[in-house]
Amino acid sequence: MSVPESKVTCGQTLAKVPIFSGLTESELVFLAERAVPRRYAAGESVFGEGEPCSGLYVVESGHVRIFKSSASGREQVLSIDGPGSSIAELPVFDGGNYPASVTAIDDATLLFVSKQDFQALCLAHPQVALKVLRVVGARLRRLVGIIEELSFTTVRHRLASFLLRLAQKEGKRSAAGVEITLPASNQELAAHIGTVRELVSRNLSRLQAEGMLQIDGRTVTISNLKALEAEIDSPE
Amino acid sequence: MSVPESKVTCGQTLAKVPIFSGLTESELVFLAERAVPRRYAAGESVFGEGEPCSGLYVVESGHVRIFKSSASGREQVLSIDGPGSSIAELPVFDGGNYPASVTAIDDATLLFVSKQDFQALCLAHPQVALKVLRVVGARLRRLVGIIEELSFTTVRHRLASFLLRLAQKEGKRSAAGVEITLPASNQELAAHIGTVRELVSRNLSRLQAEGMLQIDGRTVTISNLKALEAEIDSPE
DNA sequence: GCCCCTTCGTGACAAAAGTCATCGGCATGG
DNA sequence: CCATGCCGATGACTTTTGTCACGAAGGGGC
Repeated sequence: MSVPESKVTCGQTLAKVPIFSGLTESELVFLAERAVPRRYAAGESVFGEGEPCSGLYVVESGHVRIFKSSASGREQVLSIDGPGSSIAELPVFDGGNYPASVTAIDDATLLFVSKQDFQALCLAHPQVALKVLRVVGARLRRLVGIIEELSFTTVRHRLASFLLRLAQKEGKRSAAGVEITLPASNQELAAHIGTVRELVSRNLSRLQAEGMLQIDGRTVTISNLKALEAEIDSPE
Repeated sequence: MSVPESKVTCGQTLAKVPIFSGLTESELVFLAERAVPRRYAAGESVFGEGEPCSGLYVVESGHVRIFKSSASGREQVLSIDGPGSSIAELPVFDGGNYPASVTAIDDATLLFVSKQDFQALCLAHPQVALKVLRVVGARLRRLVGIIEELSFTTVRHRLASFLLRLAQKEGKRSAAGVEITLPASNQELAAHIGTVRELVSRNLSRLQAEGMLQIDGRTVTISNLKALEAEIDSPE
């Protein structure tokens, strides 16, 4: 009996997912046989906030955006996740609905694992449950961080720290400073730091006027890193 | 060999903790022998944000307050937990430091379980890990709820929804409406809804002026429940 | 090239949030 | 009984945030 090719691909992907690392070959196959690959076009919804939770997803390729949206149309991004990340690990266990919405940012392939299969796996392999707890821990820290920023800081602060996080992660050193690429639109950036398009635009301009940045389309060069850093840890 | 009395008490407490429900008698004893009771006076710190995490706590009696504090002295309460709640379940697994601070609100007794003991327990009893995931799920939902409120709503909204939550939980019907008791001080209330003392005071007065409430010291009677409810789900 | 659509930047406002200072009540403790 | 200190209320003011409206820039698609 031969294993379909798509299942083999699943297996290879699964082995790279943090929460499944440590499983044996045969266990991965077991899981791969039960994981359903689903393809999403850029912008397509994976699930919406409030829908009943049927299982968890693992990102195989592409990126997803986890966010809340308000009645008035504003959005707050909670997390962006790429290959290897699992999403909705938690609602699987507490039986509630999905607490936030998820869409694909670019074309993406996700593996779907049903609640039942996953719970069975956790019971059979306690290490998996511990791994899940670990990634959930990271998620919780991020959420607490967002709360902290929203509760204590201004849009200006949040923008500065967003830029610095970007610089940390994917910044390239150039002659004039550290070069980073902004999210697709200011609207999107606003959803990350919990505000609206206009304030992002204004605050970016202001930081540039103050000589910390140099903006060129979606590319920003941080020319005065020190000043920008001073911005985030000084209350004034 | 006799079991010390304090250990027996621990065992009785532990049986009532959600994450430990389902353990057998002997397993509870095993855990009780390793749990260390610690007493805290009202206001005393249990641990501070950023401290390395050595284990988790279970609330035996009293209440604790989980919160973040800012450089400028403001605080944001993340959760209030009472008997039966476990706290800091998560940092135990991801190896990081405590993400927030915890103090006792009133005189309290907590049971401390070391990281090692707890991890061993989870490995030996996968159901425990699943239970942990469940309570953590609830915690995550609460955090996402806080983010949603901070990001999308005004102080007025947050105050209204705080009052309604209080009414839901501990409200007593009286002639004039639903009667609730506010937190000890406006400062404390402010920390719950992410603002400052003055705004709480002003907004409470305003709600009273508009006829929704009747304030008498720390007691509030919600005289127009409908209106207050309308406040929270209308964007205006 | 030309239209259509989106996004950006901005000015002008309006509303909300936060700061500062003051006053008055109330409890505590000498 | 008075002094002291904490807390609540409130007025005056500043800063921040958010809204609305508009014009300019750019990128497809036809």
